Amino acid sequence: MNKTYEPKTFEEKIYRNWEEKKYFSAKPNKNKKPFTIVIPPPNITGQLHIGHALDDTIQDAIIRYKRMRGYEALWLPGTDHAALATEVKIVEAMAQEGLRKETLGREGFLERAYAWKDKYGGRIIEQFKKMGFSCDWDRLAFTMDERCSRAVREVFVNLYDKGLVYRGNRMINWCPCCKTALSDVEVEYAAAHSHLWHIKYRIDGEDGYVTVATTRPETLLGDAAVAVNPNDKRYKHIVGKQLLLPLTNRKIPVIADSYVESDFGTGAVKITPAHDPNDFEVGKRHNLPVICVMREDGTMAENAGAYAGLDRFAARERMIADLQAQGLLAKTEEHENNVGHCQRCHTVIEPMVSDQWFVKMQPLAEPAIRVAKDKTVEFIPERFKKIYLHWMENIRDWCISRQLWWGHRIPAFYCDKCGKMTVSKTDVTACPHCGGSVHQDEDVLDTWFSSALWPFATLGYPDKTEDLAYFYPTDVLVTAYDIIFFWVARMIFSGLEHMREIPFHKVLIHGLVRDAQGRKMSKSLGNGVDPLEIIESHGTDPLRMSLVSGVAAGGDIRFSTEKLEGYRNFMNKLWNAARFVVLNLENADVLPLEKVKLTLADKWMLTRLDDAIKQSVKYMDKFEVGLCAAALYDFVWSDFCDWYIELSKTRLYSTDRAERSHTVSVLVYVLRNILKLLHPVIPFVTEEIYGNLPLNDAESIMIDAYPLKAPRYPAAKKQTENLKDVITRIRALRADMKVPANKRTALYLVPTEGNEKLAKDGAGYIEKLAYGNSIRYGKPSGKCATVTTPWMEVYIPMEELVDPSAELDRLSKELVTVQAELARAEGKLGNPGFTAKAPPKLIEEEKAKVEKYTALKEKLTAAIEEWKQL
RNA sequence: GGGCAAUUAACUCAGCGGGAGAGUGCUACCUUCACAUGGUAGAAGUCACAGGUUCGAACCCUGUAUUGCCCACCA
Repeated sequence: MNKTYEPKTFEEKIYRNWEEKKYFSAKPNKNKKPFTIVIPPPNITGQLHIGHALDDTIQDAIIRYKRMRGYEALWLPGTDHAALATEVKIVEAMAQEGLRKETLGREGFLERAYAWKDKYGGRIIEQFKKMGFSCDWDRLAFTMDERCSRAVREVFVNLYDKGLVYRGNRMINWCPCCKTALSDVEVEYAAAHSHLWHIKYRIDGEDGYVTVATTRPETLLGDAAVAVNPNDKRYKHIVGKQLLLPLTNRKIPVIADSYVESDFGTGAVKITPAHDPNDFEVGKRHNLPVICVMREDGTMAENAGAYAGLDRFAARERMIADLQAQGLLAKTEEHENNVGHCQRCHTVIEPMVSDQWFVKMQPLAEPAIRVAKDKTVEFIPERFKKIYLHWMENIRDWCISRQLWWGHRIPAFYCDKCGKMTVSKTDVTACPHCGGSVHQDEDVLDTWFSSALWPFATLGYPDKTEDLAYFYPTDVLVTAYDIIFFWVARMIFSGLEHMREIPFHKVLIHGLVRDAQGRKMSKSLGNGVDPLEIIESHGTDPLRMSLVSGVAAGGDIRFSTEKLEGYRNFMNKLWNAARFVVLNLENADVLPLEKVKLTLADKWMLTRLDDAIKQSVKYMDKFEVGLCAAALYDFVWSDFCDWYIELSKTRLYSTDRAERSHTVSVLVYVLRNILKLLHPVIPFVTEEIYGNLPLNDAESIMIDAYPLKAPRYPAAKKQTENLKDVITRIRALRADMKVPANKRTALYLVPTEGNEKLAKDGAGYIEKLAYGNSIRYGKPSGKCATVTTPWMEVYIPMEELVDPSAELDRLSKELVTVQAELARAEGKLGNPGFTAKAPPKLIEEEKAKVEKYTALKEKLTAAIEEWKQL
């Protein structure tokens, strides 16, 4: 083995081997229980980023754990066509070549899109492999492949037939830059500094006017009325009268509607049904015309007269100036409001009335609410359930049509002759009503419409496949909290509607990866980290562990170079511990554990191993990968490396081959189990080391069994803990006395009653780990430094030490500590409330402490007296 | 405007009714035959604040403050 951990020398080789051996593949198997995860399919737009690295490391750890626990573990991979996101990218790339969508036409564009998919869809898969992910690649799916497309059609038509998909002319969110409709969740709101412009609307045939406050003067030409609250006394007299719309003098009525709040602005609101969702509703109630004054690219339309052709924001400024010039601008107030932006291009969204396709949500939401409430689907952590429920309970119909080319084309066909529409699972060539020629709807579906079907479409739906029967519902869905609405919620109601079953039992939610200062990683800040660069510089396992370790479910994680280096160091530590074991395989015979003659230290180690196993299983069963990793980090570094390896050296350096063999056997056993426990999180280094060990049960660690227990020796564990305490105290004394770390001294042991055997059995350990050059028994004459413990006293002759004058000081300090402890325990026992109500076990513990500290106090006092007299 | 979370050592975070923990950083000593990507020992916290429940509170309850996130049609 190399002297240091060098991941580059083995990661690729190992992954190739796993793939060749088909370890990742899963098939229905009656003799095993299934465990299924479907991957959140990455968009084909980009490459592996730190968010994927986190999300999929958690999944890989879970799936590897379950595989080792004997489940038929399927991790189903795939990619998402990401309709809008991808189209935006392709259009951008084309612009570089001076090309536009329209020049290529739909066919030409789609050709390019598929080429893009082949190029980038493949790239991200290769990058996932570098991460070590154990997906069943033979099942690689794509949201627009044949299987998913069939599922989409099936679902769309079924919903349509039930009246749950419909086409309607309604207010939607329009992105003037992407030139498509968006769903509500694709709009991101941001606070903006704006103004509240107070504009005077003259009353027709009278002298007066009504002042209207608005944040959107550019829509003024689309006004259909001015509304006031029916109870507003200020305006009662003008309700029903006509106003002259500024800049055009078109006549509009004053109407009364309770939607208006009297105490905001002027209490009079301009109603623009074509450009505001609320106004649209008001307009419907009052039968107002919908006057659209904007084109789909956000410029003003022909009916905007002098402003036609101007961009909406330019028009706003021009109109404000014109109103001011005409004396119709009463006031301009500073105003803060929320403005919606396109999730993809961040352009300000324009509410528009348009013909679009919708999913009727109410009937679908009901069962989806129920399964969350009764925990058929369980959110981890539970608080995310509230967020989900709140959304589901206030759900609005989902706009699913997009004015794009890249995506699932809506399977609706319109007759050119009779005009009737046919919605069909298969392509329609002639109108079923009149036989006339037909043309298909130009629009495609929201990308999330197909993602919503992911857990069952990928397993064969609508066919009743063996896969579906075996692997569905899936077990756990792992994702960040930012796509609960986009995806998680939609999978739940889709699964319930189309499969009549939930898509997964549990939803494990994690946070986002942030930089060292806690900021979201973003291109504009330039604080993003590229997982590929990290793999290159530090290796995959350190990346995986630093993303996951120590993070409890639901929390954001901070990523920093320091953290990364910390875990790289851990790999090195593990590597060298293994190297130590492997180097000692020479001149020893490795035996199965049953044949080993165990020492005190061996028994302690095995018991600690059992503790670690139990804890790991507990955490992994709860999907707490991060806490599991952190606990193992501690266990490996402190218990195994710092203590056990050092303790084992006492016997390992014996000249007796049998002794060495026994020790090496325990080392190998413990190390192998450690590797297995760690493998789900850090698969590469554990596999590489595993390959160097004798007596393995499997040809690869990833198909070996996860440990469930190790032998326990509670008495030996306790005794070793006592020895560790003695050793630590001797070391502390040496440090206090300024003994150089490399100076060894004689150590005299005087065991307390009943601890004679411990002193004898532990002598070797104490000598080795407490820097002794010899162990003797009994108290030596002359001045000594003393370590007092409940199990033994240890004397070091003063002449062996550098700074004898410090000893009295040290003893006195220790006495103070012991007295404080004693007072504490006695205080507790002196409290009648405590002795009356505390559990008996606790009282016993406190009593034992009193006894222990009293004895120590006496010994220390005696030692101090003696010291003074010498 | 509503909701959720966080507030613990200089920093990043565990702990969530019975004596304040880890990693990093810091200090001192040590190149000891797995590892200096290391070892040993240390210093370092009125567990945000104020009340309450309890024999006992970082932990439970009630408020307050600060920060962050989500949701919401006040033009």
